[in-house]
Amino acid sequence: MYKENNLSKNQQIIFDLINKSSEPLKAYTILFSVQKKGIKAPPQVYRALDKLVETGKIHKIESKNAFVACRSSNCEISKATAFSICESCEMVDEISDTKLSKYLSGFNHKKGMKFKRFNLEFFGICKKCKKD
Amino acid sequence: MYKENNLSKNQQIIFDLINKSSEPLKAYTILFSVQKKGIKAPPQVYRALDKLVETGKIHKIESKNAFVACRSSNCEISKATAFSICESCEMVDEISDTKLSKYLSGFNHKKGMKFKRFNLEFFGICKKCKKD
DNA sequence: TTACATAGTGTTATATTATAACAAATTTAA
DNA sequence: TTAAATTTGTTATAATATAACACTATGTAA
Repeated sequence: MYKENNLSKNQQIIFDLINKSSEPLKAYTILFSVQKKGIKAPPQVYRALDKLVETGKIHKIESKNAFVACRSSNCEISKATAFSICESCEMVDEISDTKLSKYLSGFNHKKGMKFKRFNLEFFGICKKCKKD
Repeated sequence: MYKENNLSKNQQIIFDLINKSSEPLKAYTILFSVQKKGIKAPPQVYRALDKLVETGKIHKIESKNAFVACRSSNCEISKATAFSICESCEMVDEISDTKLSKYLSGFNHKKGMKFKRFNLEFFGICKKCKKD
């Protein structure tokens, strides 16, 4: 059963929910939504979320404690993530910009630390909200 | 009393603690540390933290829910922050790199959103930990 | 095929992080 | 000097996340 698409039952249920969503979902919102499917307790949700993050299927928006599906096809493992976040409507968009990604992946710390991962969150007001 | 340095009593106590610390401090660690100084409840800590973040005296490390003092002299308001984080020893260093800062401040989203703030967190193993 | 390791599930309880709401005191500015 | 804004103190509770344990399903290799 697992092999078909390499997600387990709970992982698939939770991934589908996040993937369909147009906005970041919080763990307890997810929990509430999947209770009819038999997922009843926080650890079941958090374990699935951890695995999905680990495999790059979803990303955590740290400033919001919420999760979005990965929209960047070449992002099997989340080692270079960037998002734009609207402070008015809360919309979150994954940024797939090769130049930005290359620039940051190649960034060298003055103190000699070698980075293997980064997460970048931009904040502003989105086009839609600006009109209103 | 407030005017001298524009921090209130609680804000000053909590800023001093964070400023002296060599590592990021969590809200409840702070609460425990300042109880002898009469700060007894979470809201007192969180209110001071909020204000200190707002004025750029400290920064929140989102991936750790912890706070560090601002080390970047020209950073009155935290609108462009970058940190390097060691995944082994948990050390956090603020990155003050003019080029990086300019590059990101000038970054334009394809979808036309104008950014007024960003936060970047790099992860890796620091020099010290690599030796061990 | 058995048996062993690895990954996933279900469950209860609890730890950790953060805010709501209200009354009182202090500071600032008109 | 009085009114507005900010800060404080306090109790209670909301929201986010993990520990620990018993059990089941799956993949692997003898």
